Amino acid sequence: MKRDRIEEIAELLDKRGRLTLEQLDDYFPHVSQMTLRRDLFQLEQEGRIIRVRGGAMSVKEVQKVSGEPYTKKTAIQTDAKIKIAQKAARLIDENTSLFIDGGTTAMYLAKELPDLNVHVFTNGLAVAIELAQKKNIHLTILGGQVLKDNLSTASPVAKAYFDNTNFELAIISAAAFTPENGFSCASQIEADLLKLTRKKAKAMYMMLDSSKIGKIMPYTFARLEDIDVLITDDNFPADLKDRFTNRNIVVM
Amino acid sequence: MKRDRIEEIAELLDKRGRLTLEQLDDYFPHVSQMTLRRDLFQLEQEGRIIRVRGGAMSVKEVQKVSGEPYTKKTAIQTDAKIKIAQKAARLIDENTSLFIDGGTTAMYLAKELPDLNVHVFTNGLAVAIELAQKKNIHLTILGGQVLKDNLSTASPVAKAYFDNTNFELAIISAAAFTPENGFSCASQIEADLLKLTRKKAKAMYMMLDSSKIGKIMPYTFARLEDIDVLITDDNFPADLKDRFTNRNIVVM
DNA sequence: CCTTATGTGTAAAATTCTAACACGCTTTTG
DNA sequence: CAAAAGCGTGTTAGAATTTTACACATAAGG
Repeated sequence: MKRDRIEEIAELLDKRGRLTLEQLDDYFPHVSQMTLRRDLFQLEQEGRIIRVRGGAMSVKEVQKVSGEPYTKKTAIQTDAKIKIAQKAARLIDENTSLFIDGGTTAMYLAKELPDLNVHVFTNGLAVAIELAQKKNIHLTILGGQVLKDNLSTASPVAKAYFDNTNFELAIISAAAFTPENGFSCASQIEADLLKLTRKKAKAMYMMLDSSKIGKIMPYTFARLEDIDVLITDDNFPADLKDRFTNRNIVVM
Repeated sequence: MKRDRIEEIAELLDKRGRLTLEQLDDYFPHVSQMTLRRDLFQLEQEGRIIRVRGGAMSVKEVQKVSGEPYTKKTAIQTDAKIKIAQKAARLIDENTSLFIDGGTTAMYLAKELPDLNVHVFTNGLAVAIELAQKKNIHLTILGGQVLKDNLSTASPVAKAYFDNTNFELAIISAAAFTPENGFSCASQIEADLLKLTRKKAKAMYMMLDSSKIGKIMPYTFARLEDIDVLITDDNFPADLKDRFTNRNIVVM
């Protein structure tokens, strides 16, 4: 009973990296904060988490020097991204083949993805590390120069990989979106890759948290009508939503 | 002034692991707690420490607490591998281009490698993650299917990358070695990659801890005489050492 | 049936953290 | 050169979190 809850908390923390007590309380509404505190204390004793003011963070998360500095990660729009990732994860069926990009949202998707028998292609180091933990997932990473700021790879040669591979679905995210300029990102080479992805994939799902709306980055890689499903958060403007649904694009 | 103090705090924390604000105040009696708080906040932003109630702890300390992703493999011969990695790291000059493989020893090499202006190619996810932390290192990862057991990539297409790239030096490790069967590893595709590497590189350094000696794995990728430098530990048999030095191979 | 141990909840007390403003000093600007 | 702006710092009150202490319920054991 108690142990179950503690383990569940530990799992949750491993997934999320860091949670506040309030967030924990939302997950476990039937016990008091004090109990959760005691659980956290125990987990700290076991060396599995670190209690920080306001809540706790997973030791594993810290040990993974990787990903990004957890500070950044926890900073912006984390909750929205996790929710989007959860929605996206539910859309993935067994025995499919899909592409996932290398962004932050994609990393959350990788965390949320159940350990199904699917084949995943990605250009994200952080995504790859997450997925490599899951036994049933076949994983292929695209090679190329590693961009330090977002731990994704980019290479003109990536095309060579795509020649021999097929995937039904591409789930990607964009750094910016406006109806006029479409989906854009910061790097030319990444934009090229994503364009290519668009061609190869039968369907394209876009993960876009609402903070990206109205921003413009240098390189557009897809227009509004190029995508099949838009996965976003609750703050997505209703008028914009119509512009997608009018073109038979599912917004969720 | 401010920066100096912050760096001093960071060092102190790396040494002590964890300090309370009061302890910090003892070290820096001439500034107020508020200033120290602000310093800690800054260090947290930089991802170097974690603020906990009462004070802060060093990220490095947390990372030490227990093993990395693959504790099991890392467990065996760790010390020897680290020493070998340290030796290898000292052999790397600035402004060179080199290949590092994806093995466990290579991961330690990645950790030990100073942050020089070098260009590194690797097929190891773990190696890539380590190196991505270092600002001055240009990093390229080879794509391909990710082998879950050792987090390295392998792909027939990797060749395509090599066509456009050059490196002077390859530093690799082997899973097994006998004088008769040479250096071998467990995967065909990895062996192919390493053979290719041998051709591209002007020089080849082999990291081999002595526990690998006498073992044979399915796929040989290099013979005794194919390497230029052998980096090993103190338990390396003297008679075997002669067989290398007789062929002008440096053993260290 | 009583005793003990364990898990939990509640609320007050203690501690720590944050926010806000003020001050002195340096740098920039007109 | 003086005014303005920026930076680093100190002080304080107030906010938030954590700890402590005690109460209660339940289950196990004698």
